[in-house]
Amino acid sequence: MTAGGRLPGAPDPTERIVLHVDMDCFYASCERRREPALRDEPVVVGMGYEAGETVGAVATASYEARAHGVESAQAISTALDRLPRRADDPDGPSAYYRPVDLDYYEDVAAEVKAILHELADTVREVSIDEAYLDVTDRTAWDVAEGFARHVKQRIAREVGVPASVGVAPDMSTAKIASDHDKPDGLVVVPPDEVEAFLAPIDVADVHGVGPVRARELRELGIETAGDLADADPYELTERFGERGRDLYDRARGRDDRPVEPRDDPKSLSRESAFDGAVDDHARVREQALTLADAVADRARRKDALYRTIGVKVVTPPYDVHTRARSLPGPVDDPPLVRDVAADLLAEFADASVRKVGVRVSNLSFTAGEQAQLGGFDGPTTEVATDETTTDDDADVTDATETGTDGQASLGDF
DNA sequence: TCTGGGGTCCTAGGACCC
DNA sequence: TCTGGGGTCCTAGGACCC
Repeated sequence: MTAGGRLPGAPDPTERIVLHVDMDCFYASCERRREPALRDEPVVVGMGYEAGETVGAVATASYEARAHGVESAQAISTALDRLPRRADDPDGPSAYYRPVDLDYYEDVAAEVKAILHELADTVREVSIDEAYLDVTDRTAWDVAEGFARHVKQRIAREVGVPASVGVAPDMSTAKIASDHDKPDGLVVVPPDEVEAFLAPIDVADVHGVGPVRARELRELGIETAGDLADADPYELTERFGERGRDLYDRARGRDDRPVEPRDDPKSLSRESAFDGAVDDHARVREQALTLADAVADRARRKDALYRTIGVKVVTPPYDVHTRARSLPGPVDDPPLVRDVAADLLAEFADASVRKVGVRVSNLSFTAGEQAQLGGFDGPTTEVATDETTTDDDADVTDATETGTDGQASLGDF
């Protein structure tokens, strides 16, 4: 890792060229792709929203809609107050409302990702609409802007959706760069400009700084990434733990995380909110069982075994409670997910519940013996797992006593 | 913001082991 | 029979991200 033998002026061999690609208001762009009449019009995509209704929340708003105060996570009813449906108010400012169609967006995203994988050896897909590319071997700093423009143009031409791109020597700075000139942005920050680029950035825009840390940092008089870079790293570590050190490093453009493909998921979950708080435990339980089935089904489709089953309960005003139970070994056992979820939920029988969730974690993807136990034949497995589930209730309680080697013997189940 | 859904990582305390 | 240090696993909560 030493740069000792390097000639003056020669590029640092450890200096990477990292590109961050961030699709602009992706869901709305997808809707425009298949419905070109929406181009240049305010578009609001709502989740939990059905055409003509007022329930649900804003998943994505186009920039035209944002200009009227419509924001992500906003209630649809609030969005409608600020920007009525086009059909309801053809004269004043108005927007087109569409329900989320994730299957379609995933198809579009796959087209984008295919291009990215052509353009880089290493791609980290962060989410449906965002990815990091390590393009050190594909370009050079003096032509990086042209390379980034090429990425944008290929996506626009071949897929028909806009993207913002940031280029920098590290992931954190690349991310801030892609955000810096949205939408349709292109910002290149070469190594010798990182410090000057980051200095005026609002501290809240540093990756890893949310509302809580932003407030705490401001209390310390740290308003910008530059302030953060000038702060005492030991004080930051004391105050924020290991994350404090990370933030300090990122503010200085010293983010050494390599661009790597993502690992297998660590957990799978489903949750849903009630329309208001619910006191009827039977109803909460029913909802949890539905979610348990959905989670178990998802795990099976992904060939994932789980060793921990948990629930999440949100009570007013917004208190989040989680309970989890680990099993002696990894399983694929939908009825067990139901049983454990219901059991863990019993503790909240008297609670008022706004939201309930079910989660499986401690996943393994070995595609091994256990998967086949439950993966083959619907009816057969139902019977097989059902009968084991009954005496599992006892087993599960002393689960922690028995298995530590992780190899669940089939006999245990 | 009276808060949607699906994730990740870190921390802290307790149980347990040697 | 009150007393050390090191390590792992588990659970619960919190902050954050998209």
